[in-house]
Amino acid sequence: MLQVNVLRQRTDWVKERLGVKNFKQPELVDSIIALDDERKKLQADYDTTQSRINSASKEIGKLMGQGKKEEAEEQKQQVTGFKIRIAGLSEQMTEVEKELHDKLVQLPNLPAELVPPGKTPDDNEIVREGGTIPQLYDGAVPHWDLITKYNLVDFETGSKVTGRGFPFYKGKGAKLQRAMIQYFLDYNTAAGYTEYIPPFMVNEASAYGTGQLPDKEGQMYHVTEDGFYLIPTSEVPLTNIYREEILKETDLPIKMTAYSPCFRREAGSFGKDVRGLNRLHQFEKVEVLQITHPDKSYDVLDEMVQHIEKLVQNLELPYRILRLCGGDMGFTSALTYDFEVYSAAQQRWLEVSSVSNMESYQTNRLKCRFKDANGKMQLTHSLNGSSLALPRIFASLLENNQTADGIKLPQVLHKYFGAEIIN
RNA sequence: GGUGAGGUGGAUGAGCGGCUGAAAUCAGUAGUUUGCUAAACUGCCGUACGGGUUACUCUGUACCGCGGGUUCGAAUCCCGCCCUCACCGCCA
Repeated sequence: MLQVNVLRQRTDWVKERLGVKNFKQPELVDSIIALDDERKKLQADYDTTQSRINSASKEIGKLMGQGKKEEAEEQKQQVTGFKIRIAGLSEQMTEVEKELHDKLVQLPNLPAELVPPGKTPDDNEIVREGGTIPQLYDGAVPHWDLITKYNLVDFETGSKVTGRGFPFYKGKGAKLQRAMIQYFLDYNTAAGYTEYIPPFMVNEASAYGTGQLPDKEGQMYHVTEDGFYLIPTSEVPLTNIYREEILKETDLPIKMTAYSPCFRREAGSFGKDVRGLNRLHQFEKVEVLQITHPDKSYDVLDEMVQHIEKLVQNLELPYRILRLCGGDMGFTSALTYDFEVYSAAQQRWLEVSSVSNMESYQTNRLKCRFKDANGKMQLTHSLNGSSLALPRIFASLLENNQTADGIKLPQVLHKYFGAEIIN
């Protein structure tokens, strides 16, 4: 959620930035400011009226003490009048505040200066590429065939037991998942991230705090009986740890990592290119997340990108890093880098990580602040990234490393998997 | 799920329906002093939204788990909900 003060102070700039994100209703900014003006007026009126009630009430107390009943009664009459007024103002304020708020949450985060303009994934900028695209042997096949060949994942039974997009991993497939989770977490904690196992469901306030609500209501599984949401990413429970917290400047940066399954309804996004592990309703992911001083967040973003890049390099996968254009970025992000690995048998790039600086967009809604050296309250910045999402890493490991003898795993996974090859 | 106790500022913990935004202690912080692995003393030490100044300061309102109600007036009384703890029940 953007801060109204920023809209007021830099109105034209805000509209220009919203344009980069292809936001279609710049007039919303003006109507928000107008509503805020109204809110202020009502607030002033409410406060002075309430003030009169308060002083009159004190007066009544005194008069009663002195036994001046008649005068007290007179005052009471006055207060009754004020109270009618207050009730009306209060109602109006609630209404205006709600409308203001409803409009404010419709504004996406403002893209950073670095964000390239553009509307589609074709407009993303390739920042770096690395690794080498392997030359596959003649019998090479896509991962969904390899999965069957080595009996690693069972989609049919998953469909039977739950539904489409909920596969069973089994045997060496399950073990490879576990090995990767373990390795990723070890890699992250070695870099100073504190490991968490979060709740896999959150309440409404938390879903709202990180911006899943109201924007992505339909994307989450909702446990209606208890009002919980299945987490679409561990970012939601982790970031909400610091909801409504006032931190010390010395607490920053806060670095967290967690493994969790991620549940996504992916309503409407199933079409082509979703075969095999490319898109699922439940998938495994290890996440890294930081809460930082606002002056440091872009340095931290670079640091996180390098951290994840090294991880992808350790997995010996061909990859590229994209700087997302305004039209392809997430709603809450100010700057996002996507990591894609090349899936040699499918001959396409698969997104395996998304690293973003949210600046204060999340923390404003979460009210996660700190007191600076001057004692002033400031919003922290929040950043997060996948390190990494497993299914597509799994798919590309299979595809890129397949040989006539089996699938050769990268060296870093040997000790976790307990073998060098799947055959 | 049942019964009981309880939820007050960073922490502990007082708070007769008006003098309580809230005692006290600790922690924190600024300073004084004595000097020495620190002690004593003094000041400051919640957040949000307004108004006025924009440098600090000043001022109004709201907030004592959350939401309602009673009242001229509620941290204090009433109702609902949430949470914590204890015991019971159930159970990996």
